[in-house]
Amino acid sequence: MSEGKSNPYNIFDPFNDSFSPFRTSNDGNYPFFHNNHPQQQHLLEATQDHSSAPLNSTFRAFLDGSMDYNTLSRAFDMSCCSSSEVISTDDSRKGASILSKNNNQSTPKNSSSALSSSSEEMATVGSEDKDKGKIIQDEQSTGCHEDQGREEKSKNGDKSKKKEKRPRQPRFAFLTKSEIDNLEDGYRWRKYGQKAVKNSAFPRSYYRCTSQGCMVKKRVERSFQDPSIVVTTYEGQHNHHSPATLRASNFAGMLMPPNLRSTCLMEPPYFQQELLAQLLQMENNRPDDPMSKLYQNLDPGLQFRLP
DNA sequence: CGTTTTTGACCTGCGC
DNA sequence: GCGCAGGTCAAAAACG
Repeated sequence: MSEGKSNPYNIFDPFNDSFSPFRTSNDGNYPFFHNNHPQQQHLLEATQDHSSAPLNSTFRAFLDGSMDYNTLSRAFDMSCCSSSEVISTDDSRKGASILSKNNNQSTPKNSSSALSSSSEEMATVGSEDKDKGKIIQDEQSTGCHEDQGREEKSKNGDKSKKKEKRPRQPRFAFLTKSEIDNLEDGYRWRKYGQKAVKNSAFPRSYYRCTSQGCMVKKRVERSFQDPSIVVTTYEGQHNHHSPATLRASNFAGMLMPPNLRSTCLMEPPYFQQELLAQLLQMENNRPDDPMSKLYQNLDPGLQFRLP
């Protein structure tokens, strides 16, 4: 997200039953928190030249198990164009929001993405208050190369060496209401950089997965507009299991409502499935009064309050 | 002592 | 071409 760059997403306004474009920027101005008014948290949906139907069917396939996680990722890339964004609330369990970026490109890719939000993260995030997390599948990823390594890079020498232009991996961003910046997601990360973000009082931190050969990166920043919101952007796909899967599952299992515990005992992607399932349910319920349904469905037991 | 974080410098892409 | 901003590197410091 570079400043001034237009990110012509479409968001669905349940009140007007229409889509409208909006922009996101690194100032943390995300539409769903627009004006900080719950009634103005727009329900985001797959839109534009792609109706929501194909995407939803993709979701369904994913949810009923006939499609695996990576396939889903690819499906997103292709069905939502090369620059798609999927946002779901962590209310996600309740409030569905999917949005896709307007983009003319529709280059098929073999890329996949990492939804590395674990149940542990969900639980941690909710430690303060009812958390609000969102997932954004991001980026104008035009392809996927495993060649993400920059080993060839040398600071001073080899400037003549022309570097292969590396297409960016698809990204997923989680927006989470938390006072903790670096949310536990079950994977181990090494911080490799921090930068001040223009128009934001909060720096952006860059992390890389410490697992050997795993090129997944994540960025963590705080929304300037709503400092209580942490934006965690994942890029790439883990080529290994979460080292903390068991720990995370156990932890989440203690906090999760019974109806979700079984889900939490699964690998994070499957937990994600459960979230998506509820997300999808919400989407199906939308017709009459989407927002009322959205909030009605907010089961207090799903808010991961800590004692 | 190995690992992680900090931080200034460097690289790269993009808009003007 | 220049300047700006995002992203990354890597040495030093901090940490466990």
